[in-house]
Amino acid sequence: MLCKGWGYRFFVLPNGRRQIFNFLLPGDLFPLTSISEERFSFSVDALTEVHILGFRRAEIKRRLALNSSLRLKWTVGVAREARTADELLVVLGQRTAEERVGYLMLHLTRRMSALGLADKNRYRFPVKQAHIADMLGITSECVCRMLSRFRKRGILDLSNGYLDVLDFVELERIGSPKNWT
Amino acid sequence: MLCKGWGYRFFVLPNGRRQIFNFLLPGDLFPLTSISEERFSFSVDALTEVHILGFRRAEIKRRLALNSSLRLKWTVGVAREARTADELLVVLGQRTAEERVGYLMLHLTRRMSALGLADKNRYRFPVKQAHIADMLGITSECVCRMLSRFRKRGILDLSNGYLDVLDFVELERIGSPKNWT
DNA sequence: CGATCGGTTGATATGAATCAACGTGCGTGG
DNA sequence: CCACGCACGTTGATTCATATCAACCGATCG
Repeated sequence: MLCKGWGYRFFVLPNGRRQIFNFLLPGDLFPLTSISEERFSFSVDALTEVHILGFRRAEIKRRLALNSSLRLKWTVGVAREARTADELLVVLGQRTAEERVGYLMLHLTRRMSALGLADKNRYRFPVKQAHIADMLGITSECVCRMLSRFRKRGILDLSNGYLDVLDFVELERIGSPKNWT
Repeated sequence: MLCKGWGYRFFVLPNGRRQIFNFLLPGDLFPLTSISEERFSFSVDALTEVHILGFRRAEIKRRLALNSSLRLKWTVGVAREARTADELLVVLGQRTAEERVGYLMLHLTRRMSALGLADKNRYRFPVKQAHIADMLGITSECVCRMLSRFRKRGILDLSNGYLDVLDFVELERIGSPKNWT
């Protein structure tokens, strides 16, 4: 479990390309679903200094077996994770570069706000353009162009390791197809 | 639970575009993860005549709480589903149209074989090119071109509602980046 | 002080989308 | 029983979004 800092979960293809599945924020138990697997089929890396808490698979399983309210939480978490994955699939399958970047920024901003880690929609943003690109299936140059487009339009500003969302409503318009989920 | 026939799980965006998340084959309990949700965030449709078995959420939950071996099966299923979703994310994020189509054909062929529903890599294939396109994030015209490319190369033949994999090894080369999973 | 990393920008290339037309089989209604 | 419409697949021409390639900048660091 990630207690402090940022991380990401990803997979590297033999050809060197990398797909990032999600970013890990404080409180994330990385892949909830993997407690039943001996070996992970993905890698995890840190973007900042992190604090983590390790649990033994057996221990988690034991507690889940005994504690039904914990089990409920776990189930809910698994469902949320599945929904997020579906959302990313929609983004990768159906949306343009601009919308992809908008989606990710919106998604992260919402999560950070929910965690109380954002100060008026401004927060520490240790993610590099290359990471954004590798999550969204576009190149880092393209990410750069989209970000400067957003900056020019006064929607958000990403610089010096901080993201500042200036026009949240507009970001929602771009990044969250009205009737999702 | 789908007992007989083919189905698919998908989401339709406000603009009419559709993202298909996966195809449902006999034995599939559609989204395992959704037992904890009141409302589904996706739709399901049939591709053929189907037989389905309905379960009440409460009933499933009750059984899962009591029966630990059932719970194990469920957990394993959830993990498998998550891995499949990750795989599709990699495909959508990092691969070309040809590889996408190759991946899907390979994936379905493996599943059908495992279910004993394929006869020497030939099986009923009720999926239209439009469905393939909507799952892989490409257009149906593009799917058509890729399929005829495969046909010309003697890798597979999809016609009259049947898929015939003629060169499984080559299909694996195209559709399964050597060191996945 | 040079090297490296991340970001930026411009020119060009390209894979896939789009648009358009046509074919074929099939079901349905006249 | 034929004719029409419709769903699906196919193919070609053109366009367009994004990749690729290349150069450069500023900050940081050893």
